[in-house]
Amino acid sequence: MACGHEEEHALAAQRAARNMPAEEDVARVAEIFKSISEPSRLKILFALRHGEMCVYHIVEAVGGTQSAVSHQLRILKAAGIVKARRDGQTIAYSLADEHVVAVLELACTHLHCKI
Amino acid sequence: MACGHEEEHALAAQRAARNMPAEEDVARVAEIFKSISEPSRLKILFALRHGEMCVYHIVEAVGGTQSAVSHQLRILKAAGIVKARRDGQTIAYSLADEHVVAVLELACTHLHCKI
DNA sequence: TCAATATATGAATAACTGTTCATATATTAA
DNA sequence: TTAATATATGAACAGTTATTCATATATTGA
Repeated sequence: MACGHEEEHALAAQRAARNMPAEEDVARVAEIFKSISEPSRLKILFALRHGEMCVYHIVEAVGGTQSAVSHQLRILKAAGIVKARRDGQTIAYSLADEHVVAVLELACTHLHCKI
Repeated sequence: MACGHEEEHALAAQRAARNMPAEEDVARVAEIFKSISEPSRLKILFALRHGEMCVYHIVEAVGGTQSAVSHQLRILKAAGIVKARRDGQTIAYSLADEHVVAVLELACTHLHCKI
């Protein structure tokens, strides 16, 4: 049970338990990351870095079927990662805010890969 | 097919397609986010913000069984999110680098929630 | 109103994933 | 070496999810 570092580790564990976010907040953060953790959805985000696009053009940029892309866009929109704007017959999608790009770039920095 | 914004959107789509990262790189980034997109694993990360801890204390801080926590630690370690260091009979886990906390905080900024 | 275009969506299936249970490995103390 | 403690792991099951297919909704132009 004890690990020999009672003094340091036990204190950290107590602080951690005391400061653990509520289940609900953890779930919200998890949803954010889950929404950007699928290759098909990540590609959509990489594409939207280059500007607002309608679904047809997103499909052109990332590949796959219109239906699959539409399903993924719904998930990204529900998570607040992208926003949609009707523009006549089409719907233009774009990244919700600058944090999205920042998170992507931070992950790539972590990986030591340039995207 | 055309969406009325051929000029702007088509250009963005072309740039997006041309600059789309390789499948392999997309998969690596996806793995990073997937590893931190599960509530049980997120709790471990929130806990480790307070310092290095052995498995027993992580279990104490986040709840659940030792087996489940161990499985999750393996996933986090494989993704390069946490690192492990044997210390006698126990194994001390800690966050891999400062980027981990930065990504978490950025996500929370996005959510307008303080953790 | 009708036809055409753009996007969304429900259902079904296949693949994936988290947890549990039982057990294995590794380290330390006796 | 043996017992005790700490951690890891394989298998199985349950729950989740991405994609496909077919179809529905919404907008525009004639």
